[in-house]
Amino acid sequence: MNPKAEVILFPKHARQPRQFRQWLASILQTFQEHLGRQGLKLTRQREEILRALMAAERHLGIDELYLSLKRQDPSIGRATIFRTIKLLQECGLVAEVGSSNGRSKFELKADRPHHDHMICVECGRITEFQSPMMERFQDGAIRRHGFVALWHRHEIFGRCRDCLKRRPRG
Amino acid sequence: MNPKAEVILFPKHARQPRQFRQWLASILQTFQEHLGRQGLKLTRQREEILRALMAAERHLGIDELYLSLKRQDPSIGRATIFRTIKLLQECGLVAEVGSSNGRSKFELKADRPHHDHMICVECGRITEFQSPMMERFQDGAIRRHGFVALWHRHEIFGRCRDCLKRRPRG
DNA sequence: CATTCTATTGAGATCGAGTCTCATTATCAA
DNA sequence: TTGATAATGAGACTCGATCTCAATAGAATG
Ligand SMILES: [Mn+2]
Ligand SMILES: [Mn+2]
Ligand SMILES: [Zn+2]
Ligand SMILES: [Zn+2]
Repeated sequence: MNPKAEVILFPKHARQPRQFRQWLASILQTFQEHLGRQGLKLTRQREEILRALMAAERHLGIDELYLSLKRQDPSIGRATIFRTIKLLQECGLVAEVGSSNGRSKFELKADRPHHDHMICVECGRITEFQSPMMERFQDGAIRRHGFVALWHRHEIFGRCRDCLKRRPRG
Repeated sequence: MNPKAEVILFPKHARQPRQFRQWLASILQTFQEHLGRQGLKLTRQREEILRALMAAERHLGIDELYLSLKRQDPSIGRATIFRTIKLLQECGLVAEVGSSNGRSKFELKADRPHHDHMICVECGRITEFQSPMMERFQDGAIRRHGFVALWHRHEIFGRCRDCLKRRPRG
């Protein structure tokens, strides 16, 4: 089970330092506004975690984030990662992507189009996809039931193209 | 947070003893075939758990199932519930419905049409819905990506009609 | 800049759903 | 009935996630 993830929608411009700094500033401001609204503070650790998520080009698990951040800040604690991820989810800046095993992964949601995920149960690859028509009919169902949606989770589990090519029958 | 669940698709005929016995026999046969195929055995406990799921008119958590079964069989163990639920999922007879907190619920899938779920984050109510068009576009996306789907999880979290009526703004 | 009031942090304890171990018991085919 | 093998239940265990708490850091104020 190779934890590599295919990503088709992560912003390419984030690789260029100048644009990245600009992007970071704008996202940080959004975060800080949400924090301020609740009397919370922007700390070095919270900024580091947000920056790591923005620089990532794939979906990250808590432990990947922790180990990666620990290299440049050996004192950082796992509890802070959990706490900050939860804050970022409440802000709408980050979303959770469940995997078939119990370990969730996370992705930056800000400035990225809405999409859902196909998760390969064999190699763990996460394929992002968009289907505007699907979303439209989903919205119709929600309206028919008098429901007000806050978020949704639409994950398809199966075998990816490459795993099928490698071993046509599972 | 009231754990009551609105159910719109659970089979009504299951309430009539004669039809229920007939239905049980057919489902038990399916289960036994799957067990036999893997050299496993049909036990009293496995039958009790299956019967409880068939008689249920809502989505059940492990603990609800455990406490309910314990009344007529005080010796039954939690581990057996977990093991049997997993077997029934492998057989395709039972499906998991995730909730917003960490406790999954389960439902019988056999002889019921495919549907997805809206989950109220305020009262916990689970509303079942169907959208054939949504499924059709989902299948299109799956095919476009050369993926082979084994199962999917499509859950919409938000506020239900009744909670909205009670307190229009969250 | 120093002060002061809070919020935040990291280490480690704790929680809890789910899994595993193992001695005992049940299933089922012969 | 017997025997090979699978299943069970109690409780230990796993491990991701949360909580506790004493020490620290943010930021508002003057
Ligand atoms: Mn994604
Ligand atoms: Mn259902
Ligand atoms: Zn794969
Ligand atoms: Zn509700």
